[in-house]
Amino acid sequence: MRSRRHTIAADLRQQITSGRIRPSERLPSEADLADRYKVSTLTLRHALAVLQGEGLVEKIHGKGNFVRRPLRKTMYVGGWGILDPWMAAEPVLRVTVRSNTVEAQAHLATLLGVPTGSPLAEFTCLSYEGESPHGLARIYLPRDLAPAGVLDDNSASRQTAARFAQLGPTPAAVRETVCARPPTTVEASSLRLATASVVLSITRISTDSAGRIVEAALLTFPGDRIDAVFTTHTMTDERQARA
Amino acid sequence: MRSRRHTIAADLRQQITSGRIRPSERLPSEADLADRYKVSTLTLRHALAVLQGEGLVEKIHGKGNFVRRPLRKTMYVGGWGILDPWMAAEPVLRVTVRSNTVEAQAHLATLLGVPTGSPLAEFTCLSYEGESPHGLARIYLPRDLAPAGVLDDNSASRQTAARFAQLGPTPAAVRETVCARPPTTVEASSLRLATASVVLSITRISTDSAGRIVEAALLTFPGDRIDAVFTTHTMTDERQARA
DNA sequence: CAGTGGTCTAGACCACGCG
DNA sequence: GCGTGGTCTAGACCACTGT
Repeated sequence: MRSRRHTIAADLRQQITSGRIRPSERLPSEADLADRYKVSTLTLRHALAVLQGEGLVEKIHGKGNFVRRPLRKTMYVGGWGILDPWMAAEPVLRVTVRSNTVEAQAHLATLLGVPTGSPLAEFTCLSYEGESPHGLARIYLPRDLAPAGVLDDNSASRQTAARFAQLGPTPAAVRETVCARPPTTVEASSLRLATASVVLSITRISTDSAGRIVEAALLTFPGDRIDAVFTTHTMTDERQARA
Repeated sequence: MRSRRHTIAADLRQQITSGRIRPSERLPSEADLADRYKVSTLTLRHALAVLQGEGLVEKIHGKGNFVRRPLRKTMYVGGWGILDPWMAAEPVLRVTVRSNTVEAQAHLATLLGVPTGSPLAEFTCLSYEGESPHGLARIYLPRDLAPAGVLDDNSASRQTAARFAQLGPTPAAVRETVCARPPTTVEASSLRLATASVVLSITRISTDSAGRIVEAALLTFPGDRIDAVFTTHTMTDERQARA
């Protein structure tokens, strides 16, 4: 016999996948569900944690548990940083951008190759697909390279940020480091993920033709919502085919 | 004030990273620790769960909590498929290769662009770092493209396979799709991972100058053991890997 | 304010590993 | 059998979200 959390999770999962409870719909409160299944609230919370780990349920503190939209894997295209939901046919991504100035701590200073304490322009971008958080980007530029307009929340920079594209000068080279890991607590709460879930993390370093680092971007996506694609052409004379 | 689980986790983390508790050493029992920190066992377990998520602690039912060996992150360099442990200074990877012929099922047939049922040469490579499995590769080639020598277990092909490099003809283009997810049951047992852990999965498709697909490789690595790096030079619209 | 999820307690009982 | 971690309970109190 499986544990109660799993039998409860299985029952709820069935109700979700069969469409008895619809996407973005709220589940009954944890107290109600615990009562219905005749378990303690803690056990019920564990059952929900299972579904959360599967990406079926999203918890929002103070509001409730919600059924996530069925998966729509989007594509991150390497070297461009363009987030491309279904070939951009549907501009469903809404983005919030917060900008401010921070001092470079050890990690960021190393990434950007600047002295610790240097002033950096920081852009925190959170994209939503409908109501669900879809991606988190933290973009850092040396303060003096940040274009003036970008520091205001004008629509142009929002458009740019919406694609998590370069904010600084056009770079000559981009180096992307990809890793798979659980989310940090900040990422988990921003993206409404369980701490035991999986994220795809991309650290993108852009350099100009002189080799100076002009931008560092820390991109985080729920693992079940993204594929990252990188294309390499070993012949130099060939034009890249994107499709 | 942070939650107790986090303050406890921070304290234990400090003891581990400072070396006060050494790798592979057992922590005091959860009951003892709960007693020492004056919290309930559940809270203490939550604290350990934090460290578990960070890869610092490993739980073994009936035995205890153990400090994990510090990570040795290796590098996967995109576009070449070279697995590069510490710049190849230390050839610590041991590899087993199994080759046979299979018929293309739906998924593989789509990947390789061949009819379902086509004969494929399959290479299953499992690399070890010491005793620990380090990576799993399943490489598929159209049967007629597999070089004769590769089908035997000679040392040359083993060297090649050890780096999970191309086995077929040198390709003109490589397309790598990266995703983060929990391991399949096969992967979990091959790599000795928990089913709740994280793997980085790379699907590598190589095409020749005529656009024909000459190889498909399914690469899987434990998420906490690998970083994948991709470099793009925008001037030539081309991606290249630099050492 | 009421309703929701988040953390925590003190204790019970179960399942695993090993002598 | 004994010590370990794993699951569960019933209830308390805190923190966030809306009215």
